[in-house]
Amino acid sequence: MGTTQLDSVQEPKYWHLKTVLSEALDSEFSVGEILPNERDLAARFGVARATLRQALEQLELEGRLQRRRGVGTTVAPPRVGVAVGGAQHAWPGTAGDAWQAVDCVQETPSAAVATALETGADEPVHTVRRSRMSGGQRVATELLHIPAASVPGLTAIDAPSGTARARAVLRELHRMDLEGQERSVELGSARADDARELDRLPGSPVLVVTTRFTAQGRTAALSVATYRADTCRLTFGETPGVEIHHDPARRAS
Amino acid sequence: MGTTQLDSVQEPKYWHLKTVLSEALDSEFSVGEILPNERDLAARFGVARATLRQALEQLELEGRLQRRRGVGTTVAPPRVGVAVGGAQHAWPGTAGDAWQAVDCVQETPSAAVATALETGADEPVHTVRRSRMSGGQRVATELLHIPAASVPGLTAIDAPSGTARARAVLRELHRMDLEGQERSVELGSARADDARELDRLPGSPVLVVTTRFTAQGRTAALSVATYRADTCRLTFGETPGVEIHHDPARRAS
DNA sequence: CAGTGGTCTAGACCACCGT
DNA sequence: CGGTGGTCTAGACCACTGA
Repeated sequence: MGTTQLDSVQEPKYWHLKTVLSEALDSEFSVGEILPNERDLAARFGVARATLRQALEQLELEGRLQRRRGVGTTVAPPRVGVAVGGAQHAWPGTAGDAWQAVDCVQETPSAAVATALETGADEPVHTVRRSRMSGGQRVATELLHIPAASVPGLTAIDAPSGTARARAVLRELHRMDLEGQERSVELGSARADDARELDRLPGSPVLVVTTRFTAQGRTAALSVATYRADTCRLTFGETPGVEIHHDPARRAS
Repeated sequence: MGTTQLDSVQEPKYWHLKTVLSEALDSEFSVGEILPNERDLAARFGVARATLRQALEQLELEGRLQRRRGVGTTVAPPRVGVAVGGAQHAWPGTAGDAWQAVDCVQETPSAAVATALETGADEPVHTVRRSRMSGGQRVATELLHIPAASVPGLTAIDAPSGTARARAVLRELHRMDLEGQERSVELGSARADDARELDRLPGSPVLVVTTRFTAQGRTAALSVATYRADTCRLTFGETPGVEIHHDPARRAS
């Protein structure tokens, strides 16, 4: 007795812990500050380390914390809003579209890509790899699949490989008339290569943005972009976007 | 020597396990089928139950599995594409917008809502609660915050509370001229009430779609919609959307 | 090198579901 | 009621970082 609320409602420990930590982050820590290590924190709250970690994982998922092996746990800055271009009609690689071409390979598509591309499994596909920076940090990687039929003017001499090749492919793609694009967003977990590039561990939660570009009634290109879910807020439309995060400082004035 | 690849790269067990399970799901299981229980599976793979669970959690996050306490683990159907209306310009609650009003309360806004609404902390706000079904399943809940100034014609007599009240608020809102809307998507974890409504556990990963509606140069309404991240693929634009998921059957023909 | 977070184990108990 | 997934523990070892 004595507590303001009946506390036999069986709230899991890690959930309560998360709430307590969340409030502490609002009131007693500032962005970039490092927290005590997991063993100390667990001891301080009288729980096993695994239980504490469950709470930390949630907070990291919500973009409140950042953890790095060998370093420690720090308070994360608010999420960055990254524009994903809602209704804008432009080919990828148009001047100043925030993406940076990395390289390009020609390959036979995987089954999933071939299906989405509505092309035969035997038709070769150029795959351009790009990455996107924001606030000095890499926030997304992209695989841009372009069937050879979309870039008929491309010659092998243009550029054999590397970023020059990637730019040549994009330049050729721009010769087509873009008719429209469809876009979808879903939750995924980072593949090993994406994780490395995004400075995350494999399996980290990511937002996968899939865009299909159509021209001449066919699918001219397919973009699969992988954004860090912990640090990114995807915004649609031309504007920078709404900003509403967790609710700090609800303490009575 | 002997192996095609240097396998001392130290791949975590749960990661390898996830891959193995993923391939098994593609080849040996069909949608809706129930898997052996966690203790059996762990024993079969020679790992601790916690390790197996780490793999299952990932697969559930990716929408491949569905787990329910007291029941078991089943193979999930492919994610449903839910339209989030990319560039469409229409007020929430317009005929046939897939949402179903639940109830409505009038309250003083939280600090976060008041800020996003660009209104004083003292101005009352109507909060309409809605939910969205898809494929016979509830896939999203929404809190729609509408400052009293946006619905000046609303009378207390219209409907005191409940879904009738919610519809009255929406009807009044439609009298304004919608100028534009901004939208953003980010990863979150389900609050306790949302989780209950979405038939998930608290803290489950969700996609939070925040939309700001503007009219007469002000923010006329703010929608915060919470979608199940495991079962939903958000699509933008008028079309049903691209469908590209994991890459089954890459085994050599 | 010492300290951090990441992985893993082998148990235990609990909340929930259907029968 | 038995069986399921969810929570929790107290340890151990590993991979990585920075001094």
